[in-house]
Amino acid sequence: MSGSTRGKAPQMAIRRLSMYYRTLAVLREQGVESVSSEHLSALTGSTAAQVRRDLAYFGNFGRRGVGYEVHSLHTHMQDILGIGEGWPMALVGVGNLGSALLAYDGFPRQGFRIVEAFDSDPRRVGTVIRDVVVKPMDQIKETIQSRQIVMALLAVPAKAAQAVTEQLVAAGVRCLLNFAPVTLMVPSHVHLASVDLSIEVEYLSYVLRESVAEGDASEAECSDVSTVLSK
Amino acid sequence: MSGSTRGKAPQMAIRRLSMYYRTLAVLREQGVESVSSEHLSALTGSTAAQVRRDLAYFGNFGRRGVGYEVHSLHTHMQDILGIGEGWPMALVGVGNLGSALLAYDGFPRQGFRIVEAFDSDPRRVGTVIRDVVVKPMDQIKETIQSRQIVMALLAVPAKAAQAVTEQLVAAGVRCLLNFAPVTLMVPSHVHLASVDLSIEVEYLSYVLRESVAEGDASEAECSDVSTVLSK
DNA sequence: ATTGCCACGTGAAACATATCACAAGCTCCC
DNA sequence: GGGAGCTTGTGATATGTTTCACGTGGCAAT
Repeated sequence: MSGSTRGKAPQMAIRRLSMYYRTLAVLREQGVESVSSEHLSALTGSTAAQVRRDLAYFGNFGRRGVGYEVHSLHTHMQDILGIGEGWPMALVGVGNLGSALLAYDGFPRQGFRIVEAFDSDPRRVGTVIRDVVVKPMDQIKETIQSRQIVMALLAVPAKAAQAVTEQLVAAGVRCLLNFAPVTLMVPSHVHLASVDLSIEVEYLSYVLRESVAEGDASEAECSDVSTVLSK
Repeated sequence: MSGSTRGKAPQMAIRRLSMYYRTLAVLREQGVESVSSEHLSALTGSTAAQVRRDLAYFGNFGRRGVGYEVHSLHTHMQDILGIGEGWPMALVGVGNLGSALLAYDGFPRQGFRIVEAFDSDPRRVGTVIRDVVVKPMDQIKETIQSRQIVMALLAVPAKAAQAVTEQLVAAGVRCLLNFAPVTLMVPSHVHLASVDLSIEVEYLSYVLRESVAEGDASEAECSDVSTVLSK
């Protein structure tokens, strides 16, 4: 019902929703009951207009003259983002990074859990980390299909990434979060996001170099808050 | 000399440069001497026009009718991105993630090295990981100033992140790569990039939910390659 | 009731980015 | 030397996103 600006939300808007969601959780814990777009923007490094626009992509959650009701908005964000579906995740690659991902408590706290882990190294297979038994690669397909896993985290070396991706896709995975520094090719029905440390560091290296070169003293037109999300 | 489209390059263009840089390294190893925008775009999941535009922000590196000389372009990318400056980095927070970052061989391979590490946990202080001695937090300022460190990686719990950020900024750090799931506030002369696992997973959760809801079978308008960099 | 104030929701304008399409330049070959 | 064929670099165009500015609805107090 209602109007609600029903254009598709920009990808960045969705990422910002995550930030709003997280911030709302904090406000809720603090016992805050109402929040304005102005307030929320200050907490997330966005602008008030942007907060209103982002939220308006999905519905009319606020009350004019008042603001947004924290608890209700938090619940709405949760529904929109699909948190609470409790998608089970698989991890491939239990090296340093993979182990850190298994131990990362941000996932369970947000309702996501790594329920299966795989590695090609026989020395790691069979080990247990955080209640998850590391299985060999050749059990990927069977396990993922029988447990209906649709999301996978890829923490394998760059050279193995594409081959493993194809295994995962063949097993029926629909979403991939890739940590290997390569460009993965996936069929169009599979969704892909990448966390690429080299890119981030090189980006910083670039802006650093640039800001050192051009007027080190005077320049004040830098990033203000979260370079990644704004603009 | 020359024209070279001298508008400022979009932030995303710079991130794509990193991908080109990496891809060129592979081509160079393979002994490939020349590459076209078409070829490079296929390898990075971009488009030929975009590759040309991205490169044109920084100079005229190609030769018409021929393409780009791999070795020379690779070197140019390296200069532009400031790789080879060999910026030394500091790491704060040597938990699971921090340890993985210390061990991550992508950094040294790209010319970045973590040369100092800090942690607030007395049990970790003094331990040595990959030739780096973990120091206590109260040595941050002194160490960073004396070693002239300008880049720092932040792998501390969310609650501590803002306070540590302020210590690092006070110590003279100019660039921060934040892994904590919070919005950090930094002065405008400090550059910030964030790697936020919750955001990535929640984004995937959103698109998954969306694609499951809207015509699970027919839809073919999804992400193709690297959702993060394209568009 | 009426008045004053507040904050959302949103059309329209401004801005940023990506794509298109082609002229210009290079190489090879006749 | 000139033409064919290729690929860059770049105006112009299209698309997408953010910002602005204001109408609308809601609350509180008089």
